[in-house]
Amino acid sequence: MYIGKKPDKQTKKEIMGRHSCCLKQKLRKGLWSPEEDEKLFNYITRFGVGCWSSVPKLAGLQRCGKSCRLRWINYLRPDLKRGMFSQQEEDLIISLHEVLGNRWAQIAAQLPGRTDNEIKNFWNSCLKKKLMKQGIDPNTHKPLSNMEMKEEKNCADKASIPSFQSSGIANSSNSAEFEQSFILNDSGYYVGGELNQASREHFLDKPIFDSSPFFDFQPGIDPIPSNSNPLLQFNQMQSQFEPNPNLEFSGSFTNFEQTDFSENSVFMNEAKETSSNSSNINCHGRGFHMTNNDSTMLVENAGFSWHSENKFESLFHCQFSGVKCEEGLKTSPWHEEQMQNHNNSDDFSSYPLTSLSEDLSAAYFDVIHHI
DNA sequence: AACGCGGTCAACCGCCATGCC
DNA sequence: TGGCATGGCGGTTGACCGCGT
Repeated sequence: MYIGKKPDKQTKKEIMGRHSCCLKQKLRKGLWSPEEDEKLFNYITRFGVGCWSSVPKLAGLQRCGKSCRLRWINYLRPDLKRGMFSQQEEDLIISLHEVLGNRWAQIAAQLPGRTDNEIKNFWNSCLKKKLMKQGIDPNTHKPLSNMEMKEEKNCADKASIPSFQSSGIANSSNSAEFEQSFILNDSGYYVGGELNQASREHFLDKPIFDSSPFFDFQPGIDPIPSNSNPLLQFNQMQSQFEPNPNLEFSGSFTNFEQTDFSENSVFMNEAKETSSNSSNINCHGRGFHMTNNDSTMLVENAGFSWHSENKFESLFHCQFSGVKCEEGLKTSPWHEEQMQNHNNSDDFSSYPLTSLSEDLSAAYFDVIHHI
């Protein structure tokens, strides 16, 4: 049932806060009637979205353009998904909120068919309480009982955190000072952790990664269109590439620490977690740790970068400073060549970008042979 | 049946960024 | 360069609804 707000409840504040377009004439407020919806829907489907300020007049509505825009985006848009949030969506929202905070529009961009308003409401009315019940602070995503300690620690840490922007890559010697980690569950979603401010800003400024060009050529792969995070996508993609049957890329990254989302790059350093079950990729030391039943190797100082054009293949451009196995450093001919070409092994920027699907996969073969 | 209360969610408010003149 | 119009977004409000008493 559509009932408008009581007109006598308009306050001075309300009138002052209105856009100029709304002050020019007496405009309707409150809930939309089915007739209004029909008018707006017919107009937009016929003429498309253009200048919202002219929509009310052209569509024959006594509403301001803003109101029309909102009604279209939040309710009338044909691609909207209706109904309850799935468990997967719920997990994704929590994970994204952990990274993005209250940036509902950005979160909504990862959930096709969901609006920022819808997600915001869902968060405020449901997820927040759910997390609280689990003893997790919905703002920090950290255990409530440790909050005071964490806050104190954070204050101390802030003073000693170097700038990722200026250094280009995180300084692993300061790893203990960064209270940040990424935890990805088996679905590839973040389930915990926090970025520092510099990384967060870098990450948030990155354009949305469009996975569709890749999936167009990968029949049978679930595109998971909501997942636009490069790290998550790499986590998913690794399972698609199996350059060597002895080393399956089927594990998940876990518990990243000091993960740097610098300019078009993801560097993984100082990861804590190592769980060497069969066929796994984990973070370990400075880089990531790949294991299978027979062998273990550590790719040191691994970094992943992608181009601003958001092309999928560029996601797999990797940088290496060396490859280690449990017995010590072992390098493939390819790596030896790269390391000879680049004397300073700590200088990531000097290492060549290589496509995983081509040269890099060959490098993996070489590494595996050495192990 | 009436009332109170809490949850949900559509819609609005207010601010900011951007583009145009 | 400054002012204005507009779009976009996060925060907030308030109507509605269901449930318990």
